Amino acid sequence: MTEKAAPPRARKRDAERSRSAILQAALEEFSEHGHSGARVDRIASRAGVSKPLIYDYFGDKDAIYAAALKEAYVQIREGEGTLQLDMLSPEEAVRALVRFTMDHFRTNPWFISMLNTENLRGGETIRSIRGADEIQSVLVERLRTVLRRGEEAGVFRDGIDPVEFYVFVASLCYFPISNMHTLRAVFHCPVDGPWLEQRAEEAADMLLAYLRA
Amino acid sequence: MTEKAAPPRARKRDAERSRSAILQAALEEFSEHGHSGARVDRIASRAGVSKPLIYDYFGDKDAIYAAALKEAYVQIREGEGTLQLDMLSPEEAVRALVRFTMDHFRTNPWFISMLNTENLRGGETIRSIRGADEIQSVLVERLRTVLRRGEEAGVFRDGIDPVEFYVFVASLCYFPISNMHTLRAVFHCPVDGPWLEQRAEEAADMLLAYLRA
Amino acid sequence: MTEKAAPPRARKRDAERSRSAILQAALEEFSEHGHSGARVDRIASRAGVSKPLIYDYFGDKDAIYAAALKEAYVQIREGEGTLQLDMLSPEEAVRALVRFTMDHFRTNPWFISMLNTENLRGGETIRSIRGADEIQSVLVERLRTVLRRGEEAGVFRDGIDPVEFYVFVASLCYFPISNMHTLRAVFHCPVDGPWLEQRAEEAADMLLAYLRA
Amino acid sequence: MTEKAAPPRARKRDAERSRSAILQAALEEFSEHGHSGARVDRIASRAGVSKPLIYDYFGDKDAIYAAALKEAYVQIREGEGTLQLDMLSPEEAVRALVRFTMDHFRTNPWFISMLNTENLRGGETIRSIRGADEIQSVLVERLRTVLRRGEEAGVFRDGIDPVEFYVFVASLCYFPISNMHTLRAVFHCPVDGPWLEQRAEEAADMLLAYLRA
DNA sequence: AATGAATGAGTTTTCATTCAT
DNA sequence: TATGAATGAAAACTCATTCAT
Repeated sequence: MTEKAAPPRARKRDAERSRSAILQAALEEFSEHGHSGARVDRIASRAGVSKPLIYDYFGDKDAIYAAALKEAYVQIREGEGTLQLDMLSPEEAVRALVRFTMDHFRTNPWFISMLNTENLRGGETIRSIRGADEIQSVLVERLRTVLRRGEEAGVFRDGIDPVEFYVFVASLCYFPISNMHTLRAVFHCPVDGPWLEQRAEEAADMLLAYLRA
Repeated sequence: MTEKAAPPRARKRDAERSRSAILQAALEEFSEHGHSGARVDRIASRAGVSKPLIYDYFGDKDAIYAAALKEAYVQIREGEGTLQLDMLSPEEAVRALVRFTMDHFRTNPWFISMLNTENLRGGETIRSIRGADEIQSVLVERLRTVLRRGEEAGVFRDGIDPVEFYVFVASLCYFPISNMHTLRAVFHCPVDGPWLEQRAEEAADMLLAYLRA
Repeated sequence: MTEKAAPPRARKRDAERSRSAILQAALEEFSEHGHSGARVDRIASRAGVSKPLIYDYFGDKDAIYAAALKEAYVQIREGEGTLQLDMLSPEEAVRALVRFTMDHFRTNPWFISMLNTENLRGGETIRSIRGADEIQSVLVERLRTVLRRGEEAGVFRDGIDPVEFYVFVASLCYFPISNMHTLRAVFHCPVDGPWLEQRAEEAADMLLAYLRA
Repeated sequence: MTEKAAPPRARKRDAERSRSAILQAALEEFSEHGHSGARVDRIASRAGVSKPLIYDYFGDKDAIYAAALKEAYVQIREGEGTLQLDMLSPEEAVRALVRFTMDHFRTNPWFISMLNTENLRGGETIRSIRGADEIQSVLVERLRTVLRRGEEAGVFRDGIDPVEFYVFVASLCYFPISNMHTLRAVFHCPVDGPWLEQRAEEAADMLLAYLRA
């Protein structure tokens, strides 16, 4: 391998590295400050690149935002791939799903912040992303299987729509994390890891009671 | 209903009127655009006053925001006063609470937007509002009574904490409204009045199943 | 004296009191903040009156400034009336004049600040004050007498112009007070009462050496 | 005199040039209008740059002011380097110093205006400039030498502090220039080049009479 | 004689975006 | 591929001044 052969690839690699550094920086910046509060300067310095490079790669602030929003979904969906429900009983699978979701939301705070930001903006951007529905949670599909298995085993009632059930799961895991600051200030909720784990167990109890035949 | 005894107020040069017009305008502006996206100019023209008047009354943009956030809580708490749960059975009372909460959130969209905005900002402002915990929902107290009545009647199990139960109620009502835009785009949820009402019924079913002894 | 009889006079007195309170407040404000730095709001609150009253009495900010500048001269000239030089020997009279001037400047800091402010503005206002030259220091006249007495007594040389000599006196007393802050910071001069008194004695020595035949 | 070795600089996109253009423009603006009266807009157009560039380089208006104040000292001190006193007799050296100081103040009007402005502000800024005492006049050191030479030659008395003597010199040169507008209006002093030169000669006479053994 | 309420016209400051290399 | 230098447009905030009573 001569020294000459490397540069083109290194160049390529650098470009890709810059691009993903920007994306990650944008994700952090937008999730910490919202759409209007985010600063292109800060994205640049977080990413360790110059501002013009960002404009070169993405176009304008809205385009960076759109890319960061999509990235938030990509990252969270990637994480979901790790959850295995097949070997668990339907009831244990539901409980595992709830635990996983709560933990996943808590350890990936960008996701919740980005969703909050986007909904605050009226969904303007997600609506304009082609194929937004393809980033639907894989969990919904797995959940569909779990529900059918439970139904077939006679432990869950039938007629439960997996999307709507997933909305329940998400609701119960999203809100206490998304609203942690106001819950702390107004209700003195001790929002932290253990408290959220406890919430997850209770939520699972509730969801299972609801599913029970 | 008697007329207020006060003399017919002039429309102009009425400090009280100006102040509350600004507050309402600020509430709308901040909830539509978030903290950084809000424009003092727009608050002024929405309120029908000049910008300097706003600065005179409130100080700076952050102070306007703080006042608007508090106002959001005040308004939502005022609305809660109308819900009567005493004459209903414990089970019906829980169902009524859920229906009311969903409807209340839906018809007072400023509240959810302001909470989202504030949580996105890390709760910086709510933390600095003295007596923030005094704006706790009156619903929690009413719920406490309902839970005790149900427990005494043997229909609810004991040991349910009213705050934590209220967090479940709020979670289930908040999320589908707060996240309506992403739910529509990603899961094709038909988020509208009827769908939300249906969600409320299902949520009530679930909560009751959880409470059942 | 009936109660009815009083009001007109009280009114009159109040108006005058208001006017002079405003003038004094303006003098303080302009001398502390300069022409552009002065705030009409602060003049109003210092004077304990409302802003419209100030505009009623004086017209606009420049007019207030002009009145304050004139007032500065009036006040300093009033103080000068107390200095008696007739009973002193010519040499003692010169020394007394220097001591008095230094002390007078130090204890009437508004005067120096107003002069500084006005000169910074290019003298725009003093030039437009009719009869500005009538507020010339009475000290110049008294000094003229002292110089003549000294000359006649053979202790001072002749041909000393009282105005130009007064400029020397003023220079030596003005500068260390006017520039006290930069002298402290740059030359570490311990500018305070005793130091200034010492400067006055040295200045008097110097001026007398210059006058000596 | 050789040409500077540097390559011909471009007129645009030269940070060093922009920075110093801003500094010079700020010096002019602040000395003509004082701290509050100065306008960042005008500094920008005087310097031929845009406003944001100024904020980029300096931070805020106060920081520009501080930089301009320091620049005023730097420029005046640079000018002082040209005065040679070593080859003159002690008496001629004192006279030369006075002539030079008067002329230097007159031909560098920014300096006096900046000092006046800063003292009007209570020295707030000079106090916060680190190492403000390092911009002490080099003249004080040269004067120290002159005084010692005079003393050794038996023509000056001993015990004269160079700083305090320099304060006399500065006083006598500063005041008639700093206060030229009020002196003209109130005392009809014909303040101009020749008059000031005459004042310098008289001041030198006085200072020498004071120094004489 | 007096003032609380209100504002037009600035002024400072910020920020997304582009230029020139 | 990359960036230091620069800016137009707009945002927050201020202040002398006037209105209406």
